[in-house]
Amino acid sequence: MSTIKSAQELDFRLLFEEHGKHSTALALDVKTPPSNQALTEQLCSPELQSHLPCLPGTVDYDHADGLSHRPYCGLQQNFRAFDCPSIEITSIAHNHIEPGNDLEVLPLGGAEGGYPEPLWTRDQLYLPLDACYRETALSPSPCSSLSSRSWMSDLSSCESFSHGYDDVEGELQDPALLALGSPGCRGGAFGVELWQQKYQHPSAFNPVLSPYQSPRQSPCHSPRTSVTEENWLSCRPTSRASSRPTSPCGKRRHSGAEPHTRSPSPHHSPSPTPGTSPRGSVTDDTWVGSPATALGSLLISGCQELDIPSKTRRTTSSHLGLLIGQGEPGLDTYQDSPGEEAQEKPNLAELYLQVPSHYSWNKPKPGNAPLFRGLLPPPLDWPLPNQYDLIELKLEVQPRSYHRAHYETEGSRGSIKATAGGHPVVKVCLFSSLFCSLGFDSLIRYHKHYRLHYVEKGTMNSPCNSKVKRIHKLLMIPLIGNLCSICSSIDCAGILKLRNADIELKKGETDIGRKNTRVRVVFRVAVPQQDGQMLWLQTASVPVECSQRSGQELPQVESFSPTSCFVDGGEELLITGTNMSAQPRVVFVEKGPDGRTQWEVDARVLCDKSSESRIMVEIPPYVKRTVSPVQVQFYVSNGKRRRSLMQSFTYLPGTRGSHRAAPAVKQELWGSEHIFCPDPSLSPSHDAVLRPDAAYDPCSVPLHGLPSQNSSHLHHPPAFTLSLEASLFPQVSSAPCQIMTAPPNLGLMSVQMGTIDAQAPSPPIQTLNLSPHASAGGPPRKQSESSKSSLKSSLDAHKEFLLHNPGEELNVKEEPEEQPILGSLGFQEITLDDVNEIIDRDIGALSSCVQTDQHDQFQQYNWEHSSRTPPGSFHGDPQ
DNA sequence: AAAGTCTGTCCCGTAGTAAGC
DNA sequence: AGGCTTACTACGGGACAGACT
Repeated sequence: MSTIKSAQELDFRLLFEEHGKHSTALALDVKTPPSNQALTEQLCSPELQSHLPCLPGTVDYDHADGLSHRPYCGLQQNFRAFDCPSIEITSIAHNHIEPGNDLEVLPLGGAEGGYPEPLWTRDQLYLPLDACYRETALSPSPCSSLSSRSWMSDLSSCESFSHGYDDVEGELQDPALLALGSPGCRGGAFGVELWQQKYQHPSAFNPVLSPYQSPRQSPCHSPRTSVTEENWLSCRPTSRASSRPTSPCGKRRHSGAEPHTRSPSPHHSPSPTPGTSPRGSVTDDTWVGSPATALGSLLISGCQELDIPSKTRRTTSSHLGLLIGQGEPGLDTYQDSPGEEAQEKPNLAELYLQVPSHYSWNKPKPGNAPLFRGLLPPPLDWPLPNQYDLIELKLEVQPRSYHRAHYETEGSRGSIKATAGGHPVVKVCLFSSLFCSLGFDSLIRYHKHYRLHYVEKGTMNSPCNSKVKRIHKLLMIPLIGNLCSICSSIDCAGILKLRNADIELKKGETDIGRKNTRVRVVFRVAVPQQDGQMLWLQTASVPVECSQRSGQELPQVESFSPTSCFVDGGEELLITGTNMSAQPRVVFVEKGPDGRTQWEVDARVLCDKSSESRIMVEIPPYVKRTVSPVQVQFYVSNGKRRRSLMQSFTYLPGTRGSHRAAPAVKQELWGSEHIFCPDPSLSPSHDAVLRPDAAYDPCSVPLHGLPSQNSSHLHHPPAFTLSLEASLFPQVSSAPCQIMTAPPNLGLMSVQMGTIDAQAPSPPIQTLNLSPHASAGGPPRKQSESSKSSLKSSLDAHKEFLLHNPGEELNVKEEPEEQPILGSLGFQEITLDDVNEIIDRDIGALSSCVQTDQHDQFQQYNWEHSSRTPPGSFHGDPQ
């Protein structure tokens, strides 16, 4: 079992994750960890919370600057690699992140405490701070709106030092870039100063204090006193700003507002750039061609060599950088955003050096525990469980299934909302930093066409999320709270849509943006361990439809009840949601292992009981006789090829009246929400399935894993938990299970029992290495109070069922040997329906994998779906 | 080639905030 | 110091023209 680092160290870890990469050196003594209680008090202290992110008075600017140059020169021996930006920059891009248990640790000096001289490997290129890094990179992309560059607003907080990267490597390298004096950093001390100013006294932060211009001089003339994207950008030296076309200011303007910036044609970019892109945004020939950037000419030449159709010009030179990078995926992802311009140094060679050439999404995935040496975050597409040992990350409140993304040329459309108002809520039992990013539907990898966007708003007054770090596509949200659990309302995350042409232009790019409009929000949490490793947990949200039209027109199933019935059907199924047409169709389907439809039937819609927001149908009888529960799916169609996401429905063996619904263990993973929950006892879907009569509360939320502390089933007998765990994860049954008793102050953790012996080199718990996409799915729901309250009883029923039917839960659905993978599909032919099917199939297959008790298959699935690299290779070099 | 669909962009109203009076 | 006005923004919904299927 991995032990949790002492509270104080956690505290400081938090600080350093948040600040160390900002070249801030915190003179804190963490050698004497206080008690948990003390720490909790500390953390709960408003004073501390208000100062944690910045630690006024603790910053040593000299050292900060030093950090910028010397990645391992932490003042404190306790500073670890994660605190040192440089470490991260070398890590991610080259996939040298290794599971800490059985892989050789790369010479990352700070990983084990102390900061010896870094041993740079070929893949770990330490780039000293150099003024050249701050040249053109500082200038924002002329095509990227302020929205898309909103992360740059955080330059003021120095967190935007990371603006130079957009994709996984970049995100992961953020701290490194910071340390490297990335363009945004502009020399550690200054960046730190700004950052400190803003976060020490956010409300009082006055960018005028900076040596640069006042935000009031921003081209956008923001009235805000706080440093926003606009005013921060305006703070750049004019020399740099002039090197590139002026940003169009991005935001939509009212009529007459700055008419000079309005393009004569509605399709002309509001940007004042001389470009005449038919789509309006600054194009390569207007942007990349800027003589002010040495890289620009390089990019131009590269563009010319590749004979890029002018029609599909990209908005940023970074894309050209991709092309120059021979289309290597790693490079691709690395330079995926305007922000990557920060890394487009005048020296192309340096660009090559900085950007790993072999990074790829298609890399092996680890099958080990989510423990990593050092503090380097694993790649986003690295399969991670949402819980490990006593720690769990869960999305307590799912985002709304529809959030219209904004384009670069638009202003922000706000942050992602929750269905019932508010914002998604992420809960972790231990705190550290929280990464938030976008995934590609059920496949957790960066979405090429969407990007997280930091929404700076005044509503972030939660003590847990009052500080937000945006690292391009990543939002890094410090979590502050007690050790029991931390809820953070994610009200700072918007979604930015990148132009399809920009993405599709990339060499080797296979993802098409057309009709590819769904994303998942992926959350990660890093929990420092006592042994210096970092435990990374990850979970994902339900799919979020980002397109305007689809989001408005697609039927959205918010809830339905019941979630199961007997095979003879006949019961009434109430489906509630939105965009239900007057004459909807509800189609039940059963898909085979190959994803093909094996059974499909229209349910009879009871029109007299249906309305625009609800549909009552008569559940059709299942076509086949079965002795075990059968998982099928249904969707709602309102015609015009508009249909909802697949909803899982379970046919129970038997007929109505013959016997009462028997709980079916295997169905947990087939829950209507497609959510894989490591512990079935903690899954609301489990409850739903076990209780066919349980009405779905539209406000219910699919919990990813553990219920809240308020749940009534927090303390089940360990034996029961073991039983459940064995049923769900028989692959761990071969290893000794250990009942973990959580510390009294870790209420949330106490429900997580049945973990494995941490001494095991390859903890059986690793079988929980759910692909992150397994932990999310289905429509957004909230767990109703009734559901919560009934969960215990249903679990008891489950327990009883297990006791009387020990073999039942092992009766799992046949596992498809090979799941169709998205990458193998013809994207050019993909339709929205296809996407739906893919999603459904993907999730379903995952659940099936888990149920099959065949770890190999599950791993195979993971690899096929995320890396398509043969299993077993994860022990080797992920490259 | 035509029709429908989708994408990217713009328009506009509302609410909120800060500065100025 | 507090209230009012003004100016500006973010946010959100709608719509359009061109591209695409």
